[in-house]
Amino acid sequence: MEISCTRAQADHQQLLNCKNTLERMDDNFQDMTKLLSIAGSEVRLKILFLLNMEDELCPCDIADILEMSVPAISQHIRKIKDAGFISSRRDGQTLYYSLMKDKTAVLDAVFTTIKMVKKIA
Amino acid sequence: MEISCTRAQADHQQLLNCKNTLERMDDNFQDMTKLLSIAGSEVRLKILFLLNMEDELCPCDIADILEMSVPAISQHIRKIKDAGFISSRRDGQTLYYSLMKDKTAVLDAVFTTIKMVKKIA
DNA sequence: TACGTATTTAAGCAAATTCTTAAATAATAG
DNA sequence: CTATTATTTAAGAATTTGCTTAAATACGTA
Repeated sequence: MEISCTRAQADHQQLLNCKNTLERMDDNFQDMTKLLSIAGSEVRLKILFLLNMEDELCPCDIADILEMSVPAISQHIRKIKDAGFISSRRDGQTLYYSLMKDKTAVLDAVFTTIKMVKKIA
Repeated sequence: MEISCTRAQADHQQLLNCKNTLERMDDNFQDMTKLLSIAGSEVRLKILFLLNMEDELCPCDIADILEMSVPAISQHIRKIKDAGFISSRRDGQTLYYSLMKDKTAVLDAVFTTIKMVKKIA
């Protein structure tokens, strides 16, 4: 745990405390980074938003709404699913995806903010 | 605004409503994506968290805490600064960076969640 | 002025991302 | 079984990301 910053004003105790705090929360940072990196793409943020709003949608619906190819959407869905933030239900040939709301609860503030459409341009 | 999903059960009105909703909020999605893509990197999330906790830090401090090279940190800082989420103050040779809390308020829930360290491993 | 420190910038490279097109799976209907 | 529809998977290419090393800039001090 060596500290190398050589600034005269550097508060080495502060830096050590920061290191300890981050180390203690390392798993939390990794989990949160996984969610934020998934949500940090405009396409995927819209997919998450749509699933939050509509409960469930199939890849074809999402491709239509976002005006993108079905394989492109499917690959985004796969990424979100692999990360554990959505689940699927099959009805015949159609797969319906829905949000795991307990694992994405921290995005509620994000969705709320997005919905606050600016009145003044 | 044509809808092409050919599923028998497809609710074309629902899909049109979704398209309209997203279109109306397009700027909000872009702004939010900017913030989430910045925060969706473990290094940058830690930088934002540290600045939220410590008010201000210099690149050298952050490099020390995260055990990374100064140029690597500097380039992350530049990205966060270009996006408008931090500001800087110079004191001699040292640049202190601090969070624009009004522009990152939506991350408060993120920081709170990170701080809720799991008790049971 | 010259030197040391704090920081940024630039160049270069490996790895990751995100799309496209084409092929493979899965389920249903005739 | 064959054809059609819904979806996924794979391969490939263009772009972006994130580091490293080295050079440039900014400031303070002897």
